[in-house]
Amino acid sequence: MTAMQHSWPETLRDCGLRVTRQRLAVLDAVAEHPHQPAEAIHAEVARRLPEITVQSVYTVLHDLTAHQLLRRFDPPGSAACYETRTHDNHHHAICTQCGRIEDVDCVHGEAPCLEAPAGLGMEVEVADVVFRGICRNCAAQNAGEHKAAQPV
Amino acid sequence: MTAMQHSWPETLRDCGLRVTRQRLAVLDAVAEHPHQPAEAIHAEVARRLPEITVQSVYTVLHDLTAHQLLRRFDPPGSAACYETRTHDNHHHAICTQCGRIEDVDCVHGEAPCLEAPAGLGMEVEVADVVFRGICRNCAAQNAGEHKAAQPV
DNA sequence: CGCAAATTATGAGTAATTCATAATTAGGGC
DNA sequence: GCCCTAATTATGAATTACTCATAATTTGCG
Repeated sequence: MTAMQHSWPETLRDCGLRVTRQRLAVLDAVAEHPHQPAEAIHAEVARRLPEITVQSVYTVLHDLTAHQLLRRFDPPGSAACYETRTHDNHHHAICTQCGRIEDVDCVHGEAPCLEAPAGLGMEVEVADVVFRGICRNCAAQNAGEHKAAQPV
Repeated sequence: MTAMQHSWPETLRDCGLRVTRQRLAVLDAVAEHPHQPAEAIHAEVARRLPEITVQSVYTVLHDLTAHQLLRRFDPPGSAACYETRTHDNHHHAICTQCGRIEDVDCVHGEAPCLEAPAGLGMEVEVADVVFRGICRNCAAQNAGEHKAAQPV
């Protein structure tokens, strides 16, 4: 779980990227709290690096995503979020009530994990799956609200 | 192909919605050109209904989507688009180069079409699949550009 | 240590969408 | 067919999530 395949500085240099405090802080923040949008990442990073701007966080996220150090995920209807699991073609489950995102391991492991249907006018490279439903927390809360009555 | 399961006015009324020119025009536009963003739908609708505003198109799209007369699809990285196929749990294929979207029939037909992995802290209701790749057009174009000059 | 290229900060700008409120319209009742 | 009220649409402003241009700073090689 807490395994570190490589140190961030090393990984950055391997991609031909310079090692900066900003990038390290963003990588740490995303690793520790995956599936957070840029604003939240900025808030977290700013606790260590108060001078960092949101725009820089956007730039860093963009660059690191382009170099596959981060993976970007666009939940339908809300801001993009980021994660450090980049090379395992995993999928996502979203709670339609609270928006919480969970990783879902891909059974195949390699992209594309689903066969593209024949006759499609497209050479399929990746298949992304998004599961949607109600998470345990929300389900429990909903059940509880049956007896309690709580106006928002 | 050109089968009309119901007339739009009837379908609207069945949902308890009023029949308005704006709604009919949006439904027709989306039916004829699926996977278009709100701006494009507005442009098309405005040819028949020049006084309609973009904001009204947004409102109409929102209401019709809420009542399942339309389905909204969020392509990662670009504007939401809409379609009239709402109850068949079909999926989508996106060309990563030109952005063109194609429908992909679901083999199962019913949601969820994929089994949720055991141990997931979520009651899965739907599984949406997005295939990404290069469409025939773009592939052909790319092949042609090999002989022509192509500096990045 | 110093320089050039890469990176970050600053500030403005944009696209897609939402919100509040006023004007209009659809459709049931008379 | 006409009225009335609730539903819908128009108008205009505001917001969110970014992107872009440019100036200041910093990294890492020599």
